[in-house]
Amino acid sequence: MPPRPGLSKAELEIARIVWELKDAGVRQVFDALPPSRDIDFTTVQTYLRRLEEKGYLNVRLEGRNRMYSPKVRPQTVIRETVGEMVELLFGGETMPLVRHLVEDSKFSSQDIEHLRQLLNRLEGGGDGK
Amino acid sequence: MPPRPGLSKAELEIARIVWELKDAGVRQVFDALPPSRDIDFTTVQTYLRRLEEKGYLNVRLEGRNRMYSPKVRPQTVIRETVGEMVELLFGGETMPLVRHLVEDSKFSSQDIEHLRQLLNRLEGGGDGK
DNA sequence: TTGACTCAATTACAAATGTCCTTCTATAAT
DNA sequence: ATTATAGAAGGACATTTGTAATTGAGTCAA
Repeated sequence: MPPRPGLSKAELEIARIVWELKDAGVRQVFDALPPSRDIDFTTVQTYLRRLEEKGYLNVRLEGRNRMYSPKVRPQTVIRETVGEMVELLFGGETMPLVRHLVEDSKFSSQDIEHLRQLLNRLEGGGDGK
Repeated sequence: MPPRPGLSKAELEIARIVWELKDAGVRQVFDALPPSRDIDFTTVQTYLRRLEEKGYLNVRLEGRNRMYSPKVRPQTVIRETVGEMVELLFGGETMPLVRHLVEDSKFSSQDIEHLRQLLNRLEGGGDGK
C-alpha cells in the first residue's frame, strides 16, 4: 500500500536537512549536520542517493554536481511516519498518542493556550457535552 | 544512552500482544495475532526470544514451556519510541507533533471535548491568555 | 509403541541499514 | 603541466530485521 519504501532513521535525518535547505548538494547537506554528528561525507552521499532511489528527492545536475530537492512534501512523510507509529504502538488509535504527548510532555501554559485555540478552531469553539 | 536496544516493528507488534495478555507462551501469542497476519509460529518464537534478549520480556519455565511476561512497562516503551520519533521528525519539539495530530486527524467532538478537559486538568483550568 | 503434536533450540538467509573505502574524473590553484 | 581537491560512482561490509526450515525431545491418543 505505501507508495514508496519507508525511510530509515538516518535517511530521515538527511531528508529533514534537504527540506530545510530546499535545494542542496552533498556538501551543503554535510555541512548542515550538527558537528556532534560524526559521519563521513560519502555516507551522506549514500543516503542522498538512496533517498532519490526511494523516490523522496529530485536530483538535477548543476554542472557536474548533483543538486537534491524535496520530491515528497514533509507533511506527507510526517503523516506516513506518524501513522505507522500510531498503528504499531496504539493499534491505529490517534487519541491515545495525543493523550500520551499531552500528559507526558511539560508544555508551557503558552503551548496549552495554543492548543486550546487550535481545538476551538477545529470545532467552531464548541464547549462540550 | 538508551538502556536497551530499540524494538523493530515486528518486535513491537509482538510486544503489544504480550502486554495485553500479561503472561503468555508462544502459542498464545501466535493465536492472538489477527488472522490477516500470516506469519509462521517459529517466527513468533524468534521475536519472543529476541524480545527477551533485548531485555523487554521476562521468561519463566512452566513445565517445559516458556512463559513470557512484560519486563518493561508499555508506557516506557511508548515514551522511548515516541520520543525518538519526535527527535527524528521534529528535532525534538513535541508541540509540532501534537499540532500535526490534531490537525490531521478527524477527531469527534467527543474527543475534542476530552482534550479540552485534559488541558484544563493540566493547567489548573486556565481559560486563556 | 507408533504416530501425531507441541515446543525449544538452532540454524539459515535475504533484504535493509548504517557506515565507509576506493577509484576516477573534472576543476581549481600553482 | 602538476598537484590538490571535490564530488560522482560503485563497491564493500557488518549488523539488524523479517521470516522460516530443521532437529530433537516430551506428551498424548490409539
